[in-house]
Amino acid sequence: MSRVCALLVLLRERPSHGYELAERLSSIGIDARLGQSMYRLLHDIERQGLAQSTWDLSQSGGPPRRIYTISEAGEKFLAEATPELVRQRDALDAVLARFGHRSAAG
Amino acid sequence: MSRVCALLVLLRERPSHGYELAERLSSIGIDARLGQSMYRLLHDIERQGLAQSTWDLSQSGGPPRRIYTISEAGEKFLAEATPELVRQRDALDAVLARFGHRSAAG
DNA sequence: GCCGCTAAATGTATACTGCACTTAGATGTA
DNA sequence: TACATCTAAGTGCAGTATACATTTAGCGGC
Repeated sequence: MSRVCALLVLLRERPSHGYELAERLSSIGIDARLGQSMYRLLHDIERQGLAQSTWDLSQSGGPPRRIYTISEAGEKFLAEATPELVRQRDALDAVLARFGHRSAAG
Repeated sequence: MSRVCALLVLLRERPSHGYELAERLSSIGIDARLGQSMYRLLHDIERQGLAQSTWDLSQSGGPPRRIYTISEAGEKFLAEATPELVRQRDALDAVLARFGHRSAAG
């Protein structure tokens, strides 16, 4: 679920295609291995109506790209999922804190 | 993996049994639904040598409890898993920050 | 005997993930 | 022409994780 949200957050910033999303994700520190599962995840996201895709045949060089754009439902999903993400982050913080690891909140 | 770590962190504080671990987890905000998967997870942890268990037949009232104690290997596992947990926490933070959500670090 | 609480365990179905592999357009080069 | 390389998307499969429901069982109270 947090991976779906990660993708939606990026799509919320701007429409993007799978290959680029993989790069953007790894640049913000999210496991690059997600790359391989990316396309399947994007298909799921579209099937659930959280985003729409169109083929971009216009760019020069390389094969066509499938550009994903977040939908209203995607925005809504993201907003509703936020408390759960916060909970997950706080749970990780709690575990790390109990193990004596200083959190970012110091 | 983070769930295994959550359990190990609690066991590191003191030996505990499944039912109690479920309560302790939900008290620090970790999904109570973990409760149902708890026993299987604890079996896995023991099978991997990260903890040992003994039956506690002494307590008055109620059925016997299986008390888990963290092992050396468990401590080591936890120490080695910490960077990954930190990475996961930071990834969640990054996603939340991009969605405009203030992190605990403010 | 029956109910409710504690405690552990199992059964089953589905979702997630990782890893490897395949397809295919565009470009460069020997 | 043949071949290699980069970009981009997609598929197959095996293993793991997760959720949800159900089962077994000791003990105490009514």
